[in-house]
Amino acid sequence: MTDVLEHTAALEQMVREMIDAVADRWTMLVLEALEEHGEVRFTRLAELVGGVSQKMLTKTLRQMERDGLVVRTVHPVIPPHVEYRLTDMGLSLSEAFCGVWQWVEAHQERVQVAREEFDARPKVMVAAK
Amino acid sequence: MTDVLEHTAALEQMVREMIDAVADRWTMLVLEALEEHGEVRFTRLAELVGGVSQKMLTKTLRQMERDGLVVRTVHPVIPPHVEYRLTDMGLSLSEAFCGVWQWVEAHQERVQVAREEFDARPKVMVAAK
DNA sequence: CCGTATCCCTGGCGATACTG
DNA sequence: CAGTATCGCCAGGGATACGG
Repeated sequence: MTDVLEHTAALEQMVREMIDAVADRWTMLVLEALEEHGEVRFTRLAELVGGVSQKMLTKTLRQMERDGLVVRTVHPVIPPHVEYRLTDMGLSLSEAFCGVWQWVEAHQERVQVAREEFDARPKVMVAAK
Repeated sequence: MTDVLEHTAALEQMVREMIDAVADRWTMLVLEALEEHGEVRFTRLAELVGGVSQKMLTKTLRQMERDGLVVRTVHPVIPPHVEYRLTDMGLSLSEAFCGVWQWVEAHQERVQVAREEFDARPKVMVAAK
């Protein structure tokens, strides 16, 4: 019973970690780019993602590699040639995110409307009457 | 044609915004908590989410309200009584995230293994013969 | 109880320069 | 080309105190 509690606590902990790792902005975009383009080189990936600094792209890719989401293949030539691709696990995560991407596409207009309505709302001003 | 290009650019822009808003750590956890518990008061929500500061919870809820994901109901009594619940749109987003949650649960162990293997990997040390 | 306002500080991130 | 290393900023977010 304590085991069960500890297990769920550990799971909860792990879930938090995974959320932080995986719901990261750059991670999602890299996942998307790699799913769409297959095996891609570093610089090309930076173009595909767009607006990412070298530093953040490197950091993101290292983390994803560590988590088993991408494989990094180094061809020891000059100039260096490094390719990234999704693992099966990375691919499955990208598919899991598919629903979120679809949601965003399907609802972006409604969200925009909701924002405008919210911003146009009177600032409470309860004093009335 | 220019229209199409501009539209996709605007969409791309919106998608980035939505990703930033929606893939946020606290947003995901609030979404989860509200889906599971229905209509919930502020303090109770803080407990359910766990580890969130008042400031961040307020900020997250305001953003979600602005985006049309939650409705905020104020009962003007003393002491104040404020309840939050998902809108239909919020509920549909939470369902879209369902796949991600399932992925995390299903793969957390494999990720942990991947991390251990990665961390145990020799730090290149290419010099070896 | 449910916030808003203020202080404060860490660390995320970009920019730049350098290496294999 | 694909990184690592270093510097420096400033915004995110915690802690605290106060208000309706």
